[in-house]
Amino acid sequence: MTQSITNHVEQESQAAETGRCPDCETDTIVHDPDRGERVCRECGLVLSEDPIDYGPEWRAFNAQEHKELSRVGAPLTQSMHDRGLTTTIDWRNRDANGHSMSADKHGQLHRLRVWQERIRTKNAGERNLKYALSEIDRMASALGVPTPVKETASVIYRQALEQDLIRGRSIEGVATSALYTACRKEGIPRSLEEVTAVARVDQREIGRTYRYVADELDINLEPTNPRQFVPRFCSELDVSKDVETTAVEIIDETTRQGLHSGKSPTGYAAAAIYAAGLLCEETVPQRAVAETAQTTVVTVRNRYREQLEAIDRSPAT
DNA sequence: ATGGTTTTTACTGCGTC
DNA sequence: GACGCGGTAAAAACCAT
Repeated sequence: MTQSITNHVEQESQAAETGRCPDCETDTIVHDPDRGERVCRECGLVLSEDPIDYGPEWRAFNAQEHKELSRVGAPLTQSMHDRGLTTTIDWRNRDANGHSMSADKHGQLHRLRVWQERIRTKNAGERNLKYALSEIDRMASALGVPTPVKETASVIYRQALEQDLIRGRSIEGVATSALYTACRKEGIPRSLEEVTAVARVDQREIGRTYRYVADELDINLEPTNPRQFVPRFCSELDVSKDVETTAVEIIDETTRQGLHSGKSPTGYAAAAIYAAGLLCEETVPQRAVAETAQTTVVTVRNRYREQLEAIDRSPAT
């Protein structure tokens, strides 16, 4: 047990030096100093988060600058309904010096806490937002997407709320489609099916709401590139690195010819992985790729035949 | 609402282990 | 016989008009 943990940590620290993702094995680690995270752009694996910054917040060269730059308070976050800005009253019945208090002070503090919470979430809009953001948080965790996606989803939801797009639609529906949009926007796509699996509303509503919100907020996203699914599917299928790179090559080459337009990206990615398996002489059953991509063997067959024809390479015999 | 395209469902035949 | 693969037809889903 201890051994496996140690290995895992070693693996991660090694990745920190090379910039290589230990999960999907691509050189796509990006560092986001604002969020204090290192994330793989391909598969969304978070390698490290919230490191402690031991240095000064900013460099200041004289007293004046120091005064201007210093500040207090927690960093802002979009994923709390008040951006983490309001006062929170500690639940411990201790004073600033850590001493316990008298009984009537206890009661006073309790009442303060209750009212603070009431004020914090005083109107319907804020309760609405609070609920939506907790839903986004829950689903994002279930999908295993990194914090930046959560923040983006929160921003989208706020915009939708501001423009009064929620009216007549369910909070869950809008929250879910915000998350779906955020995943695509951040280049860590999750299929509508995958999002639906962790959502409390059905796929039709998510799709419908997504289109509506994206349209109203002028969010114009390119159709998802199938190659973005490859690393994740490959690691789920446990295929060799060769197959993965070949699959990406197939996708790049065939999409350049425009073969992918109008086709479902997940099915397309699945087919490319299967085709890559043939070319690398590594057996990857159609059934397996279809299942992980949440599509059918028929779709895999149709796509992969087109792809192989397009790149004009038949499987090695 | 309608028509065109894609995906899914369901069924079948073939070869291999 | 189970399994993987291929093909097909019809139904369902999707999208633009």
